[in-house]
Amino acid sequence: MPTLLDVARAAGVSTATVSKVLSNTPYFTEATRAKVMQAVDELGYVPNLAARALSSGKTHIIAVVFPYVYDALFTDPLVLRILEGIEAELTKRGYNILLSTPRLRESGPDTHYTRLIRSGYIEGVIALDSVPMASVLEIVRQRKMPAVAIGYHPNTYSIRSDDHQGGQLQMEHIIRLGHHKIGIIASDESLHFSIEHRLRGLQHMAEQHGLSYQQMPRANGDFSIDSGAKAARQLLTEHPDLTALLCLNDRMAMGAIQTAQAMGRQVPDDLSVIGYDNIPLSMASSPALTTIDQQAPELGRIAATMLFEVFDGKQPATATLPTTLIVRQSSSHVLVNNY
Amino acid sequence: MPTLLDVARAAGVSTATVSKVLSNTPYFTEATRAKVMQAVDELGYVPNLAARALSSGKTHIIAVVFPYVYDALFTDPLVLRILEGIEAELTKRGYNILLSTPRLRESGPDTHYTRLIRSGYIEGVIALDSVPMASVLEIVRQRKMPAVAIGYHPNTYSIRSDDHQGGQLQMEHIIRLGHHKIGIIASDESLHFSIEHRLRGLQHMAEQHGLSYQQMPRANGDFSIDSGAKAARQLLTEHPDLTALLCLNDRMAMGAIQTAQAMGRQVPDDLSVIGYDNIPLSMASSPALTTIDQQAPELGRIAATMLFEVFDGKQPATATLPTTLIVRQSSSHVLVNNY
DNA sequence: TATCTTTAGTTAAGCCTTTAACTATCGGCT
DNA sequence: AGCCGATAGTTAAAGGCTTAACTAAAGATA
Repeated sequence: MPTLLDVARAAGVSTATVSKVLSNTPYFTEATRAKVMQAVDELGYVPNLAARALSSGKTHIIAVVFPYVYDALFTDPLVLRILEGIEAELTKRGYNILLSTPRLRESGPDTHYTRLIRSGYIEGVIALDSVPMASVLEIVRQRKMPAVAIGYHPNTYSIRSDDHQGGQLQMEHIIRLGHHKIGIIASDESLHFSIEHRLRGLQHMAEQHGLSYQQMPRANGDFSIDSGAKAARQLLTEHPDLTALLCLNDRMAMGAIQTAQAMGRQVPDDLSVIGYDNIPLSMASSPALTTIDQQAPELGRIAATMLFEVFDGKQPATATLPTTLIVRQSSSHVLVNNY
Repeated sequence: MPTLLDVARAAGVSTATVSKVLSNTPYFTEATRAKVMQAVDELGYVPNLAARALSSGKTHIIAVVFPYVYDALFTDPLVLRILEGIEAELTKRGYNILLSTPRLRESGPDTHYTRLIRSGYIEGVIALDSVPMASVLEIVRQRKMPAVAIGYHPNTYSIRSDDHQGGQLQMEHIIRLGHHKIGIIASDESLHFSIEHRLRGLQHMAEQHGLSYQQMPRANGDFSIDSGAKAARQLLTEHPDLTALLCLNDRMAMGAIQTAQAMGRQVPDDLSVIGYDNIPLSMASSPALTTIDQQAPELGRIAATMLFEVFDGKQPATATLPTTLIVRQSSSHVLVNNY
């Protein structure tokens, strides 16, 4: 592999000149620039990133941190969509993605992760940070590294989807359809800030329409299909009069639909089911799932953009993306004879 | 951040000693080891990876390369499952994942990717390499970097799922159920080696049972749900007598089911649909999808294992993982009145 | 003409770790 | 006593890049 020195020799200049020309420093004649560039092309020179990192601290590597929660990480299509947005923006700017998936414990993230952060390899961090018990960004903050959280981290630049509004949209939609016997499939809100906000959104809208959120039966899952199925079975068994299930993610909703059908309920005729996330496959379930879109790729893209603003010394304001209701076939007006 | 020198001073030894103690070189007294380790702990020393990379070439970073094909990459849950397997193994060994998603052109992968490979940052490569037109591993091979392909690359260590067998399993299953009016939803086999092998598997098994593969109607999609839906509409319109659809991935199968239902066909009573991949959500479609499991996480895990064998100077043999048929509710015996 | 600026480029130090080559000590052996 | 091998640790170079500080020449100004 040719080095800066090789290029410098070939072009008949010093290494400093080559380095500066390559980083577009002013004060060079066109002639010198051309000489250098030609040498670079001829030798096929590519800068050694390790050397550059050591010397300048610029590694062009961003850690994208998706903590393990419930092991659901690699099973959640939403993660992939967020990653898509991040990738698009980072690649556009010539940055690389180092994917980190720390395991969380009460004592904090695992040491593999903390070592990575402190290794000098990472120029910035984008993290999914919505787990109250253990923040992956705490150590990043201590080191004063540029970072953006996707979620509800209080002390960092952050972006999030408007979970409260999303919850409201779910509830509003189902109430408009005439339902009032409504079950909720969620997860433990103490494990996930987003869930907490969505639930508050549900509550807010319910009470605004004179329904008691407290009395709505609820079962918790762990975001998986199976857990949604189980939760639905429990709710429909204990409360056979339910006409609607609001699920806080699509996979649980799909599990719920399956269970409902297995229990002899027609969806949406006997039971409306609403999901949350608008994962790509939600349109392919039968019936296609009514759900809340939270612009996952956009969330990632903007997080990346914000990180570059931080690089530039700016202080990007916390952003909140609106959600939208996607009406498909899994929800419909409550049947008259249910009244 | 403390450096080696700081640790050396604190322990009262040379930097060489610290470095060697940390990498477990022999010839040191317990006393020295202890002194060094204590200094490391007290200072919270973490080695600077950039410096280590520059000095020794060991970066502990593996590029995981998922080329963009059809833009389907970030929409394909299977990708995530493979990544899961890779991540598990790499993390276990203290390695990091640099996620690279090159765009392919006829001239080869984009320059951002080629620069990354030649940057000195990467210690090894694991790549999804199943696109005949442009191999992402060619440049890696030229540089003689350790690499493992997941797919059909001829010149590199590689692992793959037994696509031929998977095709056979699909066809065998549907024939056993009494079907002989069978449609195929695939994609352009010239764009994907796996598809080619699956189709050959279908053909092989069909002919073994005296059916003409050539006469089976076929439509191509691009792996997306929509394209599966379109393909199904086309096939069912042009060939209303079809009783089964073999789809070469789950998403197209789910699209096909939806279309079939919209066209008034009951699945599986009027039409059996079989998928391929066994993505997590295939169990949640209605009806749950009969499909072929290709052990995606295992594929990733073994690829990583093989890469470490290459690091150790071994020459791992090409591996082929068997597939299994997962029978769910989207396939059933052909109805008698269809004969 | 002498002085100051701007432009154009060079020199050399520094980033932190690894590792080849070297020194020094000590017990064991002839 | 003299030599050897094993043990324990040190010195210093190397790895490739960036950048502060410096030089030199050309142009502008008084």
